Amino acid sequence: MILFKKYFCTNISSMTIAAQLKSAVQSAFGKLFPDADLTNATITINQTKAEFTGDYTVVLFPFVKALKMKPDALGVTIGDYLVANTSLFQSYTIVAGFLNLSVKDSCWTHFLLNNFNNAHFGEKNNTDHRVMVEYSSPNTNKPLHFGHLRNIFLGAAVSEILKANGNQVIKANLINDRGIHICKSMLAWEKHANGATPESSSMKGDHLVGYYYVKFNDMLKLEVAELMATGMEKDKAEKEAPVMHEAQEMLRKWEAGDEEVRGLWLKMNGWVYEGFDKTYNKLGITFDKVYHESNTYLLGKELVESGLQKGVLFKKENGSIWVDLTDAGLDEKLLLRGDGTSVYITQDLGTAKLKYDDFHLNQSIYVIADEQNYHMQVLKIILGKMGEPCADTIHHLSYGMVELPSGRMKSREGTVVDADDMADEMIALAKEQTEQSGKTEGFAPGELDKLYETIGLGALKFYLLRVDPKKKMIFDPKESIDLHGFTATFIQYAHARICSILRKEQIVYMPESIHFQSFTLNDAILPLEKNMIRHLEQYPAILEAAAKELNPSEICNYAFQLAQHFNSFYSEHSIANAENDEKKQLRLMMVVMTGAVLRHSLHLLGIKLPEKM
RNA sequence: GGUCACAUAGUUCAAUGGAUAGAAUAGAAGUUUCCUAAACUUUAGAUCCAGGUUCGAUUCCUGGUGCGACCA
Repeated sequence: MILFKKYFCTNISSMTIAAQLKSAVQSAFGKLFPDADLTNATITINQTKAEFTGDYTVVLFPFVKALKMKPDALGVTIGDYLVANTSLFQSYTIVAGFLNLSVKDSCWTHFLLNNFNNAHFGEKNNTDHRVMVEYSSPNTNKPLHFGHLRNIFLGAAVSEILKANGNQVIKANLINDRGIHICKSMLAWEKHANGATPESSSMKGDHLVGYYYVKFNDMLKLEVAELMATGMEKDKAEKEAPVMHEAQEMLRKWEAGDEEVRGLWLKMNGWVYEGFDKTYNKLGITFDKVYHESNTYLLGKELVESGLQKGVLFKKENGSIWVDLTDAGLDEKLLLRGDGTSVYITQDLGTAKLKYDDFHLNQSIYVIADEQNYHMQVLKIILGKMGEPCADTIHHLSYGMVELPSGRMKSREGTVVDADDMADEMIALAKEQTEQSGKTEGFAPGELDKLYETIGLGALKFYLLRVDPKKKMIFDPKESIDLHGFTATFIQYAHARICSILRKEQIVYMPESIHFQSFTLNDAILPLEKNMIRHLEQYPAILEAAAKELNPSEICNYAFQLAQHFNSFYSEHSIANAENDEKKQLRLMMVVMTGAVLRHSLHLLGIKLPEKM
């Protein structure tokens, strides 16, 4: 068994090499050209393209004009300075205005020795910055669908990414448990279910309630057709249909606290929550705080009243209350109807204030689809007008909707992809592929089921997180989700190989006992080794960028590329039978750290990594 | 009608204003006496159109086309 030693090196800072390079270039300019005005020139550091020699590249063009030097001459000046005045670089080349710097091998080995067994590599120290991330936010009239999954995985991943960057994160769910749509499923259940329960029908509670929501729409469709046959316009028929009146009556009773309606509401919502909990559990999703709109929907009214007092809002002749947003380039927006009933945004005003007061938030992130961009913009502006401090904390994490090749998912057309079905299908696919490739040896039956879940749900989460949240994405159910290529499976497989190597070398992850010993490598670091180490070195920067942009897809890209580098390296070089002991130790460190970073990054995405697959 | 997004290989996605626009998948051709071939290697294939700013534009600006969302 090989003992890893930790090298203690005081003159290598904890900054990444790219960051050290940047500040070194900055001071180089200061020393070499003290009189030049470089305020308009920014220093750009890139990883050197594979076809050129070097590790990191300084772009010289931005300084050429201000310094009145040719790019090549400037490159020599800066390059010489950096080699002479830092301990980072062994050489440089200049190609067409780009200064390509080669980092010393000793820097890479120092980096590995200092970090390879750090399970928290890339994380930042905790601060008291308090961030709430609201996600999922379902209605209790139907089960979760594929679109919700993007929302849920995004919210959970963003929460973890923010935590890793030192934020205090409160994961929140706001359940829309009241309103006319909830009454619709209640009404249909009352009329057609004959008292059916999840137990009696063997249906998951949310699915049962969702079934009656669809049923309501069927009833409505029939009645509308009848009314239209008498010559009524479609729009009017939809308002005048008897079931619609009944649903509205039910809502009035609910608001009046009618015992019977409230009882049915409690019963059916209870079924839905049981169903949601099963789904959340399976997906590994948790919340620190759950808000219910039935508790918060009245809060907004008080805010609106006080806004009226302050003169921020105005009342129309029919008694309705509005806000004038024309100065913000928008129009007037209704906040309270003439009959005193609230609209969507009224409750959101109240909830925003409640969240802020509950947790003294520095930031309040809403994970909501981009169809609500306008709504969220308005919400923030109104709170600002009212002088509510929570206004400044609100940030809408707007994501594109998941569409089918045929367009939007529509419940009326039955094209909605159900979340539970999707998860089950992915797990079944994982099972099928595992069995097909004959990789079921050496597992207990229970272990195999866990493995299928890890692979299937991992694939699902990765698939939804790998795209930039801002962009809408297209999902083709017919093609289903692949387990090859840019997938969680690819990364899981690389990790399983790493575990296998370490098992054979009898190495336990993350030994607690740390010794100090210098490490010298006589052989040069090979290109495929370099690719891995350099990529590992960039993890902290990626983690920071993902938090700044609230963009988990950056983590997906990073982890996939790391696994790619590992696989290429693995097929070309042996770890167990390395050329000599030093190489073996170097490669084991690389492999241990790669495993750790893969686990860390996929943990942020809520994806598990099997040790065998 | 108004506002806002988006448009990149056959397909799904990348690319703080920087080098010959990267991956994956589908296509073509290879790799297993050796740490897991769910892998690796090679190959072919794309910036919606027209202007502008810039040493340099997929990226920024203007106009157009297309698709979508929201608002009335």
